[in-house]
Amino acid sequence: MSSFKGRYSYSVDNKGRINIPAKLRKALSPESNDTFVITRGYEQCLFVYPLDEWNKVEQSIRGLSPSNSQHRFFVRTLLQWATESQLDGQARIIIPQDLLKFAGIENEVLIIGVLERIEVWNPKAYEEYLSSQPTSYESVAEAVLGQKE
Amino acid sequence: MSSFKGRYSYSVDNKGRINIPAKLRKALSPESNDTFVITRGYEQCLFVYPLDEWNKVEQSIRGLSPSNSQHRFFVRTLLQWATESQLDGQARIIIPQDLLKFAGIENEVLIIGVLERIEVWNPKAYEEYLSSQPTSYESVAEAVLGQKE
DNA sequence: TTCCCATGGTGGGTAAAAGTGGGTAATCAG
DNA sequence: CTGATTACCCACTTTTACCCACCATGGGAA
Repeated sequence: MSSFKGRYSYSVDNKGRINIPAKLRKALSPESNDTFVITRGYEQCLFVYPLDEWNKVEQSIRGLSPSNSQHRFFVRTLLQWATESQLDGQARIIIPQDLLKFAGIENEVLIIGVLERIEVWNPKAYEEYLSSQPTSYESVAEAVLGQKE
Repeated sequence: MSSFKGRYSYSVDNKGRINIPAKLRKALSPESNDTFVITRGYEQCLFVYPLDEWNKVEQSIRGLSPSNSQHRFFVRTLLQWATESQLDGQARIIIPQDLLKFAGIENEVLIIGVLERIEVWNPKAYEEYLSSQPTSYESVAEAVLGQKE
């Protein structure tokens, strides 16, 4: 089970390549074979799953009903964006242009480890996302780390 | 279960390294393998969890639903600050620059053992925190531990 | 008491790893 | 066949991890 964590600021070169931070690479299962599935995430970000975690996602999609129109819509949206990509010799993956465009990414990205997946954001969009949230860090932490006095 | 205690005054070198006090190291479980997870704490301090204690925190995060937007915010907020760090040969951990900046730490730190976690403070910020508390130690103790006779 | 040694804390140098950019040869489509 | 795209490789710079050396302190033995 993956356990990505941390926040990293990286650059995107003009070929659409981004580096996967070394600390996140260390959290990869060997069975993923340096392969990732990149797709559209929630909010304005991209989800990057190592192959083994993607397989779990696929598994849960298979459980959805093809006769339910909402389910069909969800599955189509998720899958039409999904791309496989393997690390190159310098530990980078290539993000297709249309996904970069979707996330509004240009030269700089924010990479966030979120347990089973990696998220890729336009740094500015992420700041806006954070500041648009009504709850504070402290109240979030209380719920998970335990009550504060 | 860890049981850190005590208050220690240590220095931070210009590489962002701080020593973990020997007395606290003796309270570590061997399964943590000298590895810690450092993250943002309450007030203006940092939390340092040994790996086994962090895993308990992570467990409660995994229970949250990824399709709930509030939960997604929780998980991102908590994990973006989290960094893993292992003791070097001199029993120090490295604190990333952005966490040092968050806690306002420069050359000196106050390290406090708080049972399952270790807290790292700017000494001045800690003094201010103490003096900003409106109630006295005794009256808090009454409320927390029960009435004095 | 005094010396010595073990342990703990601090600082810094260096080799290796990580991050970044670009070139070129293979591949594919028109 | 030709031009564009992709994949792979190479080179440079920066950062990190690891190692070594030194100083302070405290406890024990002579």
